[in-house]
Amino acid sequence: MKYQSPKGVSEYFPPRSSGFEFVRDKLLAPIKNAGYQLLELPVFEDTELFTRGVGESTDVVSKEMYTFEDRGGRSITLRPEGTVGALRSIIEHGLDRSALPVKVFYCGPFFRAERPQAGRYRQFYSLGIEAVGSDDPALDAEVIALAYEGFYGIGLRKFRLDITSLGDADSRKAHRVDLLAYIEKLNLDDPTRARAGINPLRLFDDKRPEVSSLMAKAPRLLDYLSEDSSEHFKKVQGYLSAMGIPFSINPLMVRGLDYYTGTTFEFVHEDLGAQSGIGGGGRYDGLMENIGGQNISGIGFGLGIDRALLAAEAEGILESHHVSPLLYLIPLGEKAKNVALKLSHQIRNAGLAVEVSMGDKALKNAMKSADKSGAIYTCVLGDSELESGNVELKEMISGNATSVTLSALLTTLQLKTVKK
RNA sequence: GUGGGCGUAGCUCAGCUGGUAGAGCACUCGGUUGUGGUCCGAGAUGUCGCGGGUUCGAGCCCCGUCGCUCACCCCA
Repeated sequence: MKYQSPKGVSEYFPPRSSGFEFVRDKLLAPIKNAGYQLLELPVFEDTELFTRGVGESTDVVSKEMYTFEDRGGRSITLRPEGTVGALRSIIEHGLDRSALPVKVFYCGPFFRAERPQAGRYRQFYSLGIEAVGSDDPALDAEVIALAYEGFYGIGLRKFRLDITSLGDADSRKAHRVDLLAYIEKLNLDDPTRARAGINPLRLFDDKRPEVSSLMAKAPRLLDYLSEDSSEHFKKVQGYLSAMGIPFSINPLMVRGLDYYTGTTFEFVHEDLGAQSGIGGGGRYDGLMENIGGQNISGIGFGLGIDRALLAAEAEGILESHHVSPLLYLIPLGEKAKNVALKLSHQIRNAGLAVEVSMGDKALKNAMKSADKSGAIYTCVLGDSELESGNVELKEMISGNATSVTLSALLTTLQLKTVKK
């Protein structure tokens, strides 16, 4: 094989691509129903936007970005995440100058130069929302609910929701001092110590039992929340409970992006491998201002479409979502082909799905293709039909055929679809 | 970046202690005139990942290389 896809990219081809569409559309549905509007964004931005917005100290920025120089000598980076690009667009086009909160969603490919793994790709697909300009805890709860509704709408059941609060700047400052003092006394290897130096919270996320047991008694950020932060977090929990959304508070949860403050959350699926997070997000108090906007808070999430698809497959809830044609037309001969094409054109214009047999197959083989297409009805068009003006409309499941005049075919099909 | 596993037909894989390639599924066509799903038959498809070595002979052994994959790390 001469060419193959670049290492670690996810690509979707039939028949699985229909599952991808299904998952994406299901995730999107509640978001649209909640008044979020599309933000169609570039997949690359000035590198500085990410280094500044996401944070130099994060793994994402320090070693996972696809960065290159364009022909004008500008440093460009393929977006590793969606929030800062979305906020840049909101600021640049003044969307935050009208009624707040601004509520937008976006969807598409993201890029991280990581070692690929099950559920982790160098090009992956995410769907995100951002709600900017309100610090109402009800908004936190609504945003979380939208993700939950999306996953639930796909049919996923074996997932859980973890939430925590990172508090405000003062909360984190006080905690950091105590946490560093605690870590100082631990017997850790050098790389781990180095990670602690970059962000001590990371150690809470270490999967090695020897580390996690040491961290079990470490001071927890949740215990350091200011009164405001604590109050806010309690309200979020109350709203979630009111909606009947199950969640657990996970004080050990850590997110890899620097901009998160206050409420953060993560959806974890139990049937996936090491990469089990199917979505996550949180509030960001200083991010808008940090990248040149107003000093207003926002909250958002990113949902992994690739992973949601894997999860749906793992739960066995994904039937084929290929759109089968209503009618499969089989022309026999050149004259019939003209008529079939014309008919199919009219039928599609009427908004119905129709396929035409191609390649002058023997009728038997054309019927096999019709069967494979999953068509509900099949119709053979040969010389005798053209002459008489009558066709047999064959219902594939029962095998029964009814005679219809050629001119009434479209209206007959329309009637049949209305009945269902 | 660090480890483990694996590379044989489109897919899933078999291939005995080395004797120069197979199955199932899928696909195309056919089983007498223009009707699918079952059945039967026929056909096409591989530089056995690539390069080197050992050997009379390598899919099988050795070395290298590339790729895929899983995990660490990190996250969607």
